[in-house]
Amino acid sequence: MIDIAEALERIRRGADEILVEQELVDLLKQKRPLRIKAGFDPTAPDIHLGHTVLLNKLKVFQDLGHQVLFLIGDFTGMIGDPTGRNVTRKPLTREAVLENAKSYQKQAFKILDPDKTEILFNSTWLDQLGSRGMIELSAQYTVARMLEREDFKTRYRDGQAIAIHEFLYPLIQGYDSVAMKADIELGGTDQKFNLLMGRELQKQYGQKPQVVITFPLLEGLDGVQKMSKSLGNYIGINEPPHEIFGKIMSISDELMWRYYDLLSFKSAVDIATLKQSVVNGANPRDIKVLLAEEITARFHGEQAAKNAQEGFVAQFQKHQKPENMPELSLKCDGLEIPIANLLKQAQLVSSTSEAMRLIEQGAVRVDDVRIEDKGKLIAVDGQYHVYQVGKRSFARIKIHG
RNA sequence: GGAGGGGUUCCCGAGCGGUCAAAGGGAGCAGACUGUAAAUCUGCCGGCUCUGCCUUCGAAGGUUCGAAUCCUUCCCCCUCCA
Repeated sequence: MIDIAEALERIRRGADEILVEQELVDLLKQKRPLRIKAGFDPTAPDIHLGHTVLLNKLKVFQDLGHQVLFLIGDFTGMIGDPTGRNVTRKPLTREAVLENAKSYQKQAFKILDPDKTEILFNSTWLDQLGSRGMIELSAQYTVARMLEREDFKTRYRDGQAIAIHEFLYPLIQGYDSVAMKADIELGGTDQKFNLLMGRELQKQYGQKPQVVITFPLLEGLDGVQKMSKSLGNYIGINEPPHEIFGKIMSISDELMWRYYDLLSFKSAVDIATLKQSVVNGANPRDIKVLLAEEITARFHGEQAAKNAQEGFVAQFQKHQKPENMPELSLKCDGLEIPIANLLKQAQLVSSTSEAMRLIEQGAVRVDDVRIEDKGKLIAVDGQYHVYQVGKRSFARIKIHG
């Protein structure tokens, strides 16, 4: 095991808060594998870069010789974490939760070392808890203190619904720490209340309170809201290389530095050097390419990242058509078909109305020729033609009788 | 249990008998500009066999030539009192 100062340094990088830092030092001094808890709500089957901030840090702990407790909140998933929501979540079915959990776990091992990871399901102990246990647990905390949590407070003040079971969520998450005997728990800054609940309850149940380490939430592609699948502003780690690469290239320069800080494995010094080079006149685009390559390579390897970069340059800087575009052949009964219907059948647009709007706006091209007439009929000639909608959607389509 | 307020298109939110597919904002999409940047500007933003037609304003009925707007019942949410 490496010395404590260095370990601390690696843990601290990118973290928002460590509560309490001295306790962390004390734990590290014990020179034993610590139990590092991180909980995941199995609502989203796709792990995205936002999740990887935490996963990468868990990997750091593993590299330092500690044991990661990967908690899948299959029980809590049925409640739905109210954190950050302004409305009550719909509960998931048990089947859906389990299905999601499986895929979650598979993806997490792209980053984590399976040998140093223990997968746990909180239904294991929560199903055992029973009504009596649940009431005892609820008795540990008060409504007033529960309303200290910002989102509860806001919803209460604004007259929005808070279901009673939502109050149980933080309690249960805290109880997980008790059941797991966690030494340290990691989570996003939005989880701070819930994480601290773990400390509170561990004390109540006669355990040493866990150290809480929070991490900033990664903003999504819009640069404003946190990255999440439901907002559609995410980059999934399972996405194809050119998607990951392209999405990173589309973020703003400002957001790029945020991504560097939270996602890159480059040292703080190297990142500072890059920033300085931009100040000195380097094109931020080139710095963004480095980031896009690093992240793409992390999930798909060096070669794929290189290909993605070349494809990107060809398509968007040299305006060539992408090499791999979907190819399909559609059947049509008549001799011709209105272009709007064709685009809809090819799923390049979601409705014929949308197709017509896009045509009016000059977004549709066939074999590089812009279509002006929204009622244009396409001949059924059995030949492949390249259809383009906007800058990104391409398809090679053949229509036969 | 009582009194009151409210449910509108992806989200927030206006409309309160015809001129409403429904103001405004956000998100999204397209075009221009570009570094597929961001910002900005412009346009679009329910569906269709698209100068017209169809479906939509919590649900179901009703009044009316005509309803998101009025009435009835039901469902859901919130506030205050108990």
